Amino acid sequence: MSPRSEKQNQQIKDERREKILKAAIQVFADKGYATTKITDIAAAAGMSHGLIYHYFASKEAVYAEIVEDAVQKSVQMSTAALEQPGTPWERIQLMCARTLAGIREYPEYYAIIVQVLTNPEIPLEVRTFLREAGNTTYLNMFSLIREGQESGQVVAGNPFELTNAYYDLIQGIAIRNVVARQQASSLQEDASIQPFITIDTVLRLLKA
Amino acid sequence: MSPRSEKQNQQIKDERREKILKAAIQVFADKGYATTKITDIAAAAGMSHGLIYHYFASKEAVYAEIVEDAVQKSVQMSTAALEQPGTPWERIQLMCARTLAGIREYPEYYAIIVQVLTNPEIPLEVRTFLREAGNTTYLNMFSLIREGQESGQVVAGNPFELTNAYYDLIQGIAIRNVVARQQASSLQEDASIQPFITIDTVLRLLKA
DNA sequence: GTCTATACGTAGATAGAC
DNA sequence: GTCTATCTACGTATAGAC
Repeated sequence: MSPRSEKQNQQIKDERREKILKAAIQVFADKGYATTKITDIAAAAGMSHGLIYHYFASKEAVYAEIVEDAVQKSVQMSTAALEQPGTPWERIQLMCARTLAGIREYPEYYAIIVQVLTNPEIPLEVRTFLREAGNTTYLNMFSLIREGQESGQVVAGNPFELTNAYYDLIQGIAIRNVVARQQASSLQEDASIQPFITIDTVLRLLKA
Repeated sequence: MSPRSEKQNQQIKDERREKILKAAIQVFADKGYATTKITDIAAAAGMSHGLIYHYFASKEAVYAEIVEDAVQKSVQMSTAALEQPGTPWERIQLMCARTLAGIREYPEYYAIIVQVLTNPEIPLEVRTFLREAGNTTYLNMFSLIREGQESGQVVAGNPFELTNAYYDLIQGIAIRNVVARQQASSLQEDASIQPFITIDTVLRLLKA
């Protein structure tokens, strides 16, 4: 075992993990957690099911890592928008725009996040992890809304209720997108036909 | 077998079916479809698991019947609101009020409907059934929104987008309510603390 | 009508060959 | 590192006793 082969092995290992994760995202998004079999992931990744256990301790471990990645992306985006210059309303617009873009660009991630939130079948550790992480994003938006109310750009009212309503709508949009995608894939149709909700429509909830 | 005992048997049979369904609603709403075992339902209903199969052909059959009941309730409400007298806006308010009330009063039903919509794990027959039925409700709201636009009470814009946004928000509210309920039950807390979204907030999406 | 015991299939995870 | 064969557990559904 020279240092070199050691290094190469590590590289192979990393590549394999990536390959497994990438395949798993698609399969989990399509079929859900409980219905997805390890053999499904193995088939999508082009390897035997035994090999998965060489890289991950369990099916749950694979899923947990995917959720962590998705959450990380989302938190980063939210925090970045908060620290941007501009009026509260401009930053609200920015955050909304990025979120809607994210829903369109990474529908698999959102499909999985929706599953975790709505599905009692997901392991409890994964669910609580997501909820706590989601809290950061929630509070970021809450701050912006309060600022916006002080500057008169956001409608008056209970800021918690407004934040809830905003995220409820976002979540609903994400779900519709996921469902439309599922139907399109099962019917071989085009998912982009139905009108996507625009930023203006979403922000009518908040606008003064 | 006299006619009388025949009739009594039928009554017992109906009662048992009801008891199973009632227990199953709770368990399915709490644990999801795949995670719920027949023995869980049997335990909740206070009978042996073998007996379930005396009244239902399969686990899926139990679930399907629950979904049918939930859908029926929802369609009835929606259609009734459509046929009410009054301006389009008044009828929109009515439908919105009833929907929000339904979410609060029958959270288990909504929990299950959300599961069916978002969860690829649910049997395909059940999912397509719900989608088709949901279409009726969707079109009812769509009609009202178009009418409201003509009379100038509803904001201008693509009526499909507005209808989508409305239902996206409703669905998001239902999910938040369900999740809050789950958390409350697992933490022994009170689910009613967080502010419930009001009709006015929802209808700001549509108001001219 | 109701229960208990059991058959059957399946899926997660491991062991051992190459 | 990778695969195939296998162990083990569990859950649906059925059969048969009461």
